[in-house]
Amino acid sequence: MTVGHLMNIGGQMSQTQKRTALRKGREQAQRKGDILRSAREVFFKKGFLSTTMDEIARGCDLAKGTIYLYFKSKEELYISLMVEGLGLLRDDLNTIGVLDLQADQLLGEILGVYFAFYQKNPQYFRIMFLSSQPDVRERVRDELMQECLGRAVECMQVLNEIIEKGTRSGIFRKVDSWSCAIIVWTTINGIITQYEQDPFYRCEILKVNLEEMLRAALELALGGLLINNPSEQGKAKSAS
Amino acid sequence: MTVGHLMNIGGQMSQTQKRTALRKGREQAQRKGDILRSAREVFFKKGFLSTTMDEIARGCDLAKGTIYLYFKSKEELYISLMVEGLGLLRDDLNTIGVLDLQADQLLGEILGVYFAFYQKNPQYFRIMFLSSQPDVRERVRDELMQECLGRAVECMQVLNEIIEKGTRSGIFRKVDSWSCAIIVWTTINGIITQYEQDPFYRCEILKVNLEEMLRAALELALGGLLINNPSEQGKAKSAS
Amino acid sequence: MTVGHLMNIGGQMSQTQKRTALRKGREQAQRKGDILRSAREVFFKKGFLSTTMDEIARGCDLAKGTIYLYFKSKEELYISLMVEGLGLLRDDLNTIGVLDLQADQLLGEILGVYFAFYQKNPQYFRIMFLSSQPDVRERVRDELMQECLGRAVECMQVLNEIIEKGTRSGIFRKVDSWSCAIIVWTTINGIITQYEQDPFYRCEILKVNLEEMLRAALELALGGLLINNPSEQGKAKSAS
Amino acid sequence: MTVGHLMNIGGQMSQTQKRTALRKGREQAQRKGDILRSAREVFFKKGFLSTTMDEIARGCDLAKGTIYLYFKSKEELYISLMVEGLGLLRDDLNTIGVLDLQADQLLGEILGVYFAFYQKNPQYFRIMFLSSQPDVRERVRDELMQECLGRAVECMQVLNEIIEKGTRSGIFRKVDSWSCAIIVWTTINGIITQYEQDPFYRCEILKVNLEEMLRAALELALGGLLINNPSEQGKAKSAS
DNA sequence: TATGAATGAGGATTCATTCAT
DNA sequence: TATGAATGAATCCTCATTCAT
Repeated sequence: MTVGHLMNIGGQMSQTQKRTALRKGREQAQRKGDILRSAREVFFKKGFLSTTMDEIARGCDLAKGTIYLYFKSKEELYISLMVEGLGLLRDDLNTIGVLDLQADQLLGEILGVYFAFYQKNPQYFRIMFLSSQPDVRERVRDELMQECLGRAVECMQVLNEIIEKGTRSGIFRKVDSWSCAIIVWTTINGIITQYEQDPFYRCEILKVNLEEMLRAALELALGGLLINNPSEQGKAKSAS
Repeated sequence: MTVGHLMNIGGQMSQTQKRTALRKGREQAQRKGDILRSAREVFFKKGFLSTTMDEIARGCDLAKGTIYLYFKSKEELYISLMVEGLGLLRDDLNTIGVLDLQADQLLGEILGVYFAFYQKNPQYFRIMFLSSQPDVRERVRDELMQECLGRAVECMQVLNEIIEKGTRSGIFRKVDSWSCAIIVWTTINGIITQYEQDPFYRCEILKVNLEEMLRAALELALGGLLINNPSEQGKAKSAS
Repeated sequence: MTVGHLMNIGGQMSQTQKRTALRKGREQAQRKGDILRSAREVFFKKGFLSTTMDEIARGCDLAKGTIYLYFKSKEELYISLMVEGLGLLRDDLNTIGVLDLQADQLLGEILGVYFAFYQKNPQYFRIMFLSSQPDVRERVRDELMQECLGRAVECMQVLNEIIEKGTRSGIFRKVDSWSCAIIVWTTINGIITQYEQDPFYRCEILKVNLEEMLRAALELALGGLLINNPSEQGKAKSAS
Repeated sequence: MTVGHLMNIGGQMSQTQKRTALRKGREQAQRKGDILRSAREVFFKKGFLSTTMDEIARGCDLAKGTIYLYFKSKEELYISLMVEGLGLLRDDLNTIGVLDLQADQLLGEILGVYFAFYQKNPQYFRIMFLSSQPDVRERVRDELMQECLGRAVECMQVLNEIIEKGTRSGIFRKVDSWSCAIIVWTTINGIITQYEQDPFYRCEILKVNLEEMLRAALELALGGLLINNPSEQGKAKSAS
């Protein structure tokens, strides 16, 4: 053993420590991801009530107790999935902002992205219902609920910017863009939620399909937003 | 024993039976009503998960077992409240049909009724979320789910008729009235649902209030439905 | 590498080792003390069942695993507090032995010390209850239980010496001093234990206060021990 | 079928109902007794911590849930055993009151009964330790703790009456009988508790046996209570 | 029909202890 | 030696549902 060797060791240690710390961080994150994935699978399949922590634990090859190191309760795990879903949606919506299109076309694109997201992840919408149950609410820290809200706001922000853009460019009437964004967001969400709610609605009676319904809602909204002009008749036709 | 004896008995019984049957029917209905009332109180206050059959039983002074004579499961009891709510809403909506107004004004009235109903019974909207949970679904007979759907259809029927009337009277464009009714129903419902969902949404960020939001959505919808005419500009102003 | 090198190293190490060993010893003792202090705080506040190793670890800024390097189990940690308490009591009692007083006065002093100790550390008495639970006992090494007993014996030894002194000096009757010490010890201990046991006893019903009760018990005991008057013969008979 | 028959039936029903009610009462009581018996067996053998509700349930051939119909928690079940023990002791003590003996002799008898009780049921004394743990306390209704206290007071009442009798008959000095009863009760209890506490104490070091110890304590107490000779004045001064 | 005692599977959560680093 | 993440058995308790009366 030489001093150099020792120093090397010292050097290596520092490197090792750094690596260790990094790995720990990565492992933590991955562990959390593993749990979320497993939770997603089970909650999506079984719903909240019938899902057991045992099953989630089995699904990610961890001990049940380990889950509680990462999530305070079954409810928090559930709400975390909601946060996850809103994050994914936000990311998808953000891909629109950069496109070089007119505001009204951007809204159309938004709808496309939204609808595509729904088709990829219909279950995320089902998840959102439970958060309003008072008994669930009680068992989730405010902090987490706030995060949830923050994600939703980020989504609405995308809409907000498009409406502002339309207003600036003169194709939208001067409206309170933020109120308008909320209305659009709520409406889209509400329609999907309602639609998703019930297979009966969806399959047997409501022969209108979801995409059409959303498009129609958008047309109506655009009808309200757009500054009417000679092209009005053309639009009217497509809005049937 | 003779046939006459039997018939005599039969005759006597028939009166008694009739009375008994009537009383039974009345008692049954009332019993069922008592249970529903108690369930309503508890479910509204505690949510689905935290409500216990014991508490419901206590609330209607019946034995727990008795409830199961009238409702197959906790879930059926819960969904029955949804049926109840839709029935009440339908009744309220039906008070509109008879008014002698233009179709567009009728839609405005509908919204008023709807909103008033929501304000009286906000909890009914919260109830509806859970029905989409697969584990709840599994424990409710199709028959009951159908009843639920039927009530919703009856509500939409009111909208349908108004739209048809508007189309007939020439103030609405020729649209598929049924599709349109569904869109309006879904949108209104969706918005309220979404709004009701979350105190956060309601109180802190979404400074738009619900009634405004619904009115705006209706304006947009009317914008799409109404046959444009010189009065368009006037309408545009009010739709801001 | 040469032997000299090794020896050199050995020599250097020996100094270092000595220092290290000393420091280690000191650190070890302090570590153990830290843990005990934290355990004391938590156990005293929460009781045995509700105390968690996590909380103790947090209280002494050590990792949970580290505690297990110093104490084999939660139970040993608990019993160690009992040992600690008996050690403190023994030390207090030992301050009496040196006083130049009559045996009967010494016993009075003992009582004062004892009572003062109880008032300073009432919680130590509460701790002692659990040691009799078979499930606790099973999880503590005999060695530690013996240490516990040893401390108690040291306490009784103080009593024993006083009684022997009294016998030698002729003011106490000739009794088996050791038996007598045990009786006194057990009685005092028992009374305090019983008193400490239950807030109900203490506050509402038993209006006799503890010190009075102990004094009375001592008077009784002294009545039995003292040779004080002509009536001695009569009493001696009955006091077997 | 005759009217008489029907009336008979009516009569029988009332009888049946009476019988049913009685049987229900008896069954309830027995059920509760069954549970207590099983709990006694398990708690006595294993201690509080290692006892599981499952094991208790198995021991009385009832479902776990059933136990909770009769006892609110594991802790209440445990404390109920304490109540039971005090009740048994009280009953034993009450057999003394009727004897036609002098007060001092009665106290001797009391001790005999007490000691016999301890020998029959040493485990009841071990049970009493846990009640002072704050975490146990928290989980027991005040009502039950009061019942516990009430039983203890009933026991002390026996002592109280004996002392009063002794005072009345002139063989005891005029003391506050209730205070005195409490001291005697606490002392006896304390000694046994202390003795029972620890097999080590009992077996290896403390060669004094329990009965001797109790007798000695009683002698001392009697020494303090009895007015027995001319030297009384002298003693009275020191025993104040 | 009404009861409500009994059920017992099932659940979430805890926490003393271990062990790889 | 110190760590603290992971463990997973163990625990108490709940509560929808049943069924004998």
